[in-house]
Amino acid sequence: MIDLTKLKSDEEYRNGALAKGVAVDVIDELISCSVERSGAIQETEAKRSEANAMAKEIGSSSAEDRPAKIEAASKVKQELSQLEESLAEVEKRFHSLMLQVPNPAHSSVPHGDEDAFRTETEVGEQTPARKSHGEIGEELGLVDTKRAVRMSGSRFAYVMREAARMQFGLVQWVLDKLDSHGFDPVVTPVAVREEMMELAGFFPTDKNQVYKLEGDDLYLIGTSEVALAGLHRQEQLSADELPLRYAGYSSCFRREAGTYGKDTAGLFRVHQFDKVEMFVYAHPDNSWEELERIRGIQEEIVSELGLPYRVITCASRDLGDATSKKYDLEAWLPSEQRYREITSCSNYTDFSARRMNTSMKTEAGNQLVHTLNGTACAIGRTLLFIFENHQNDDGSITVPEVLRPYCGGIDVIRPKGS
RNA sequence: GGAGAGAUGGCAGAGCGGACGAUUGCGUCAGUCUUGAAAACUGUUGAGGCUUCACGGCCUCCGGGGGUUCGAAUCCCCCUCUCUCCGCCA
Repeated sequence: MIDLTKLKSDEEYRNGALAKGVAVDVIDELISCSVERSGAIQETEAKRSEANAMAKEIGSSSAEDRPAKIEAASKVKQELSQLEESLAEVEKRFHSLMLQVPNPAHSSVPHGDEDAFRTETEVGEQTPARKSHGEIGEELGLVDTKRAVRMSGSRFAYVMREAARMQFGLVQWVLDKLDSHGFDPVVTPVAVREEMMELAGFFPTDKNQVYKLEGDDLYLIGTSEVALAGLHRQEQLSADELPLRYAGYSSCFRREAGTYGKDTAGLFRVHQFDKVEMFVYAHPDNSWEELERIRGIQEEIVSELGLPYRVITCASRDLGDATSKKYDLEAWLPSEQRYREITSCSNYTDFSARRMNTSMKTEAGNQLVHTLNGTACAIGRTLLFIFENHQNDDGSITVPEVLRPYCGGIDVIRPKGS
């Protein structure tokens, strides 16, 4: 949810919202509706106060006075119900307008559609085209999608042998790295209630991307962000314990509706994958530094794995509702000769915290915290970038040095039996 | 999965239709006493919102949502969660 006070008074904030593509009319309507709402609340509460006072008086009046007083109170109560009804109508309108206004884009975000992104940095040499990770994965017996299809349908995979070792190696390595940056590891629930999905901002927009558990009113998370965002719901944190940094590990489930025919081979886009996610509850004064810090960690991870990459700042209309600014880190994918997203990080400022009601105590009263999130390592995707960028002429794959101690010392993955 | 019990302020725990936003104890904070501390005593102590220059006033909140009533922590319905016993299980 947006900050209404700021929307009314802060020009830059308002422009940031407009940059995301909301109509001016919606903002103006919201503001006028909010005025109407305050009036209706005051009117209703005054009437309620009257009704309360009358009811209280009845308790202490004599038996003969009661009937007349009860009748008078009934009348006031009726008036109250009418006011309540019209208030409910205004509230409803107000909330639907509130939902239509996204978190304003930060002033440093380039305006425009998806392709209006800004490249921040480009690191490493672009690896020449070779076998796709799908081919090489099947050849080396690391990934089996054919049998997975038979078992579960398309977009599922068996990750096997050295790749399975690397999966756990990556997780361990990343958790160690994040530990040194002050992140506490958390294994989150993967199934959550509908309410959580709404509060985390995934419903209703992404409802068709989410698996529902039949019979239990639970949904499988598409990212541990959902579970981490809810960790401090309705809590007042103290300013000096911030920032709280979490490294969430979970399996993630995505229906990938509407992506028919896209990235069908291999591990790039699958229904189920494991991911280590960074999630930070930050002091509002520091959240932008925190975003840079997260981006720095992401660059560190990708560099140490020896992957060529670039970082882009996403354009305003490419941002989700909650996001004020987002960096995508895109690694080089040799088989497609282009950069593809490997991680991303966002600052939600107070947008999500307002909905979750996560605040901190200060002398000036309660203040909402800022929340940020970023991928530390999406395992499947990271593996495939490693496969493609580190494949050798003889068809083998060199394991990045940093990972070797975490994978039982495997340095090169060779075809079975060679 | 079966059977039962419960959810009230930081915690414990009363209240079962009108003087209850809530007895009391512990804890908190302040004071008295003390060289200081402890003990004892006295007082203090929930949250959110609206309004006011301010003093203050008002509204909402007793797990969540609905209902009955002039009036609900208290009565009725639905939901969620917790605990105990049995079963099952990693």
